[in-house]
Amino acid sequence: MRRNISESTVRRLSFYLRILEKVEAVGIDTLSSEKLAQRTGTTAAQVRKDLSLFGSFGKRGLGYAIPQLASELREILGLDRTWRVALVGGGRIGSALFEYSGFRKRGFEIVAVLDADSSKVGQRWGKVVLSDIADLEKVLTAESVDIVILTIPAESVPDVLDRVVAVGVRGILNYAPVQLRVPGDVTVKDVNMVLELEALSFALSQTKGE
Amino acid sequence: MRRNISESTVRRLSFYLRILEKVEAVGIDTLSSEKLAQRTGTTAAQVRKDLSLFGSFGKRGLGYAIPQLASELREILGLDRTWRVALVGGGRIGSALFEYSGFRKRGFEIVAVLDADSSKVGQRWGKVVLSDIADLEKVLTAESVDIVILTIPAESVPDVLDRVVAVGVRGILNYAPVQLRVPGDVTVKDVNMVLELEALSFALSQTKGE
DNA sequence: TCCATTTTGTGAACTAATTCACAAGGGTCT
DNA sequence: AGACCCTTGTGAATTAGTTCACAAAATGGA
Repeated sequence: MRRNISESTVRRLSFYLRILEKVEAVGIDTLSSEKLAQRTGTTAAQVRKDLSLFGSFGKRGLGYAIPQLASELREILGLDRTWRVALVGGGRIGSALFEYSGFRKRGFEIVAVLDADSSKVGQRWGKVVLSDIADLEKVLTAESVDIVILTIPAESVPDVLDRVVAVGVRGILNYAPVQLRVPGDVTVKDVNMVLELEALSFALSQTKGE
Repeated sequence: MRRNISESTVRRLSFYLRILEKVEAVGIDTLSSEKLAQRTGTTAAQVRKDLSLFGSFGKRGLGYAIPQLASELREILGLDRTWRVALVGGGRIGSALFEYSGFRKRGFEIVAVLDADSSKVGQRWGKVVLSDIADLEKVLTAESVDIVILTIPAESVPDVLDRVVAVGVRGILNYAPVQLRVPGDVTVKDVNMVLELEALSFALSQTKGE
């Protein structure tokens, strides 16, 4: 049933869930596709289409029961569990991500931080002690890591990536500005902080010219 | 000529430019769409289609002249100039972004940092002195800011956003997890650090179940 | 010069994603 | 119960994006 779900659909499901949780807190218990669409910047038809890919969660004439739909979405998105995350790279980006509370709130728990700089190894970050990247295999296995966030320099990526994949990690969030080559059963999401600014730059240049 | 350029196309143009600059450094002076496609994870036809939206930059039988194409792409993307950027919000994310060198390399110069916390106002970050967010209009105008990066808490967004737009800024990079409502001539790009992890979570949950 | 080879630029074909539009179900009021 | 709203779920139509496929350059070698 769940084939060919587009990235855009998944992104919107996340938005829906976020709004549902916000609205639930206010005490409303039902929401129409129209309302949900308004709050997430899409159309009612799109909301219904997205949800219909996974089942029939609404009541005609009424809308969607908020707690139920939220729970369905959490299950669909795999957010009904805790994901064990390792941060590989303890530099500026790494430490900002570590301190960012939004991950934990959604069930992504950073259980290990690794760095190549031996002067950093042994530092305590909250509950986590920084490990040497040389011990990557040991740490990822011992901590049962599901997802790795790569915030290392581009030149270290190929070696580290191979080792991460070899140890069985199948989800990678990549902050390094390189094209990652991985086996088919490994999922990579790239985050590129400059890319969005470049898209802005493009948009601003376009409108200015006309 | 430049109507209806999709977001995917713009993203790929950025990739192309990145590869061209990397390859240029090595001393190669020409590149085929096939090679460019391999290095950016797309197809040769896609590369040619993307470029053809803006003109004919290649030579049949030969490929694309690297410095020329790079220069064209910089112009298309608006990267043939410096963009003056203000960081609104000097918390963890804000300071990580400030210290990230990738922005400056691409011509995005952070010329102001604003924060609501009066104990932070007056701090020196490199060449920049933190301003009070109360002086937002004054600072953005004085510094001729083109683009604002919002790294403030969700609840402060509506007020700050209105003021940013009112002062004439037309490009906004938003790190706050809220849907921004802006006039049509203002471009907003949302960056959501949790979203990508959620997409990973979805992908991992899917494959695991089958 | 002519032939073989390479690679672009681009209509046409195809595939994916979004929007339309409406029957069917569910609720409420009288 | 019947009339009247609402709102879902979903095929069909539309729009957007990608891939195919090939004529039209451009080069190099005989």
